[in-house]
Amino acid sequence: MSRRLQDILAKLQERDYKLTPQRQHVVQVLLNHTDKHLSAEEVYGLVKAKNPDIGLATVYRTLELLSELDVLQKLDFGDGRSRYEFADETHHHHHLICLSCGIVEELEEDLLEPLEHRVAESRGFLVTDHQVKFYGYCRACRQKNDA
Amino acid sequence: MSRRLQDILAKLQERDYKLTPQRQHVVQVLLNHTDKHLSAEEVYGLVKAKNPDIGLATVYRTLELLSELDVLQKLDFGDGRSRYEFADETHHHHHLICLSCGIVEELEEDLLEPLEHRVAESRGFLVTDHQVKFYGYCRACRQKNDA
DNA sequence: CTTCCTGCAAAAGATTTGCACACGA
DNA sequence: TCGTGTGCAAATCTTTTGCAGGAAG
Repeated sequence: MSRRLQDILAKLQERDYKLTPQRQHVVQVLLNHTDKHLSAEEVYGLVKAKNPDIGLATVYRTLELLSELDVLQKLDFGDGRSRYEFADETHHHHHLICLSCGIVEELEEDLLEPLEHRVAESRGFLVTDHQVKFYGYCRACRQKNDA
Repeated sequence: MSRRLQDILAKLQERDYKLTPQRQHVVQVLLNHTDKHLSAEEVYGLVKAKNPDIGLATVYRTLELLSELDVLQKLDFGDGRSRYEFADETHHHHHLICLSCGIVEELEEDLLEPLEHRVAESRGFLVTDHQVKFYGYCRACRQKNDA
């Protein structure tokens, strides 16, 4: 069992949630696809491939639980379903969403901190998190159309 | 009929869309609530109060059409339904979403341009739009809890 | 007239919930 | 054991769609 998986399961135990096989399978699938932004249905399909007895509702309940525990972050890319990625409290990243092919790239940047402080001062609004999405056209689509 | 309404209806005509009363009523309701971020259901309720014969599907179709024409921008605040505001090509603003009471405040800022250029250069990704959401706690909620 | 629009009702798709049973701690 | 967790199916909620009738240009 991987280090990361153990960490997450420990986080569940801390709060008196049980370490059921279903929860482990969901986490494992997410760990195997950290490069993607899986939807509930996709997680369900991947878990089911190896463990056919899991129910879709359980997947939803697990993803919801992990989001509440800040293990996952629930994302919305405007395609009508929620997607999930591991939350990383120390390092925010943002998303580049291609309007042509729909691919979602990640962008490592964190220059919003000064802005967050300014917002706190001028508005009294305490920022605890932010989400940034850039829409546009990815390199591949641009080359295809320029050609 | 207000200037703004005329402009929008003209934009429809330009592209050979008909100026039906239903479309006018939807736009009028949005103009009367520029301070809010109305959902389709809310627009429907407001239009129906004065013009009971409109259908919900028509409201959805009109909001969709206006979004395609860049008259409106479709927003997602994570509450499970889409919300709409007038699009302003020249001046982006972002949203402060309170995790406690759910209120959405607006923030006038546009310091993402330099970042957009950097993304274009380093990734070949042409940014045409962006959306920024800050999550946290608004002044009112903070005072309520500090007290 | 003729094509675009509309209202209604049904369909579709994602997520949630009720409930009886199963199983971790 | 015993309360939490699960699977299944039904319910819910938002949004979309098919279709027959209606109206704008």
